[in-house]
Amino acid sequence: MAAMIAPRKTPRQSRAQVTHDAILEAAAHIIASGGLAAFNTNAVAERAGVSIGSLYQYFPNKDALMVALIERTQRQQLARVQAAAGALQDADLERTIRMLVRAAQQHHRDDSLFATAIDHEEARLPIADMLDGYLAQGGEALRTLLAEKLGPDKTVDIDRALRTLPALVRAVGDAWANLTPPQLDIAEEESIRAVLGYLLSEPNL
Amino acid sequence: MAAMIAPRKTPRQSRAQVTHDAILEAAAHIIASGGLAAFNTNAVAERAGVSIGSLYQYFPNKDALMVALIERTQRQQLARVQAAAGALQDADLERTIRMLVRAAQQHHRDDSLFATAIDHEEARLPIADMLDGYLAQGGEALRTLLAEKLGPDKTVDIDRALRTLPALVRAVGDAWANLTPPQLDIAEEESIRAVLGYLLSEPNL
DNA sequence: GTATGATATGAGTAATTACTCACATAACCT
DNA sequence: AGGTTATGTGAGTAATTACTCATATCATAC
Repeated sequence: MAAMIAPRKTPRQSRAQVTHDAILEAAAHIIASGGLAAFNTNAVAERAGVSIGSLYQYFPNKDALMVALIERTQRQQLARVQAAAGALQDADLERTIRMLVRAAQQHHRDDSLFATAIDHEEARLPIADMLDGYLAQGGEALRTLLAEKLGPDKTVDIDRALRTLPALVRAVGDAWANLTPPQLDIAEEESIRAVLGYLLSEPNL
Repeated sequence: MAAMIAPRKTPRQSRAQVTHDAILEAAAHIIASGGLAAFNTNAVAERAGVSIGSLYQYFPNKDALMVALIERTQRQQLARVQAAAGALQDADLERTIRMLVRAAQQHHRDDSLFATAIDHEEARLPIADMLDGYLAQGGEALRTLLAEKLGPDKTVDIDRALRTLPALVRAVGDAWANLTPPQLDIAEEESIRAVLGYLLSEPNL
């Protein structure tokens, strides 16, 4: 079933790096324009301008290519959130949440079809450890920030929030971005409302 | 691409109805146990105990079968929601939300693979109108309920809530239930906190 | 310069699978 | 009963596609 997923080899020469990058770029473009249905290895190789054999030099199978693409996307997402967090030292809670939600949903604005496809593949593939690693790194950037903005009389458990809220933001983003036409502004508003409501709710349960 | 999706013919004799139902039942079972990867028309026909030709008597192609399955699932879910709503006339808001959250997460846990697969296919197929129809019917069952529980000074747009909250509950439930070991109690608590926080949040944005 | 490993090629293979069609049987009519 | 329609059959076809491998070219170390 889920065969090997690790990369087959790492590029050592610069031309190999070019090939490797071109394959990932082609895969991203194909998924962005045609969805998962259009994503097959022959098409990726052709679009990348390399032979199918070259693709299999670097990725032992199709899922491994998908995993590499997911990892690249996670790195970009982490960088966006970290950058947003770094620029929010002096913002109030509302503005903080707004900026973070916007950063988190930026990939939907960039390309909704691609973002949704990646989300589904993340759920399908056995990569929970990798995803938890990126979640933890993102959490480190947010923990101090949230603790400061919420103050000492907070009612929320921040460790819980750091698992609940990313899932929440992603799902609400998906739900509104997958409409025709996509309602990205509503996605943002609804996410913000849900996050703030969650963070500030009274302990009445 | 997306060819015809309407049913090919409707069963007129009772034995035809039996065949028709057996095909849908087999498709559901195969997806529930093996996911979308195991879902192919030959396997469905074999499991249903009918010939592949019979399958294509009633469904012009694989997507049409998927659409019929989605519609059946939507009907079941709608009935469930309407029943739950009917039993909550005298409950307060917190209990109402708790019961609905519990029901939603229970259903998803009964058949996690199946629910995930159906979600994925709902997004892929051109059936937004059908889905909006069921969403609207389910919304009717909840709109009055929520309006009563929330009272006249509510700040939430119920139409938005009826799209945001199901996605939210499903995602938060998944995030905590898919850990090892699953944190089912936390999944429910966090979902309730998010929903109540969303519904009761001040209009401070 | 030449030996050695790294990189690239792409026709070909094997497996899967959606779907057809010529034919068979069962049910329904009058 | 005889005729007509509805239902059922399943071997076969055609298309797709993940992946291999024998071979060739390039880069680099010595």
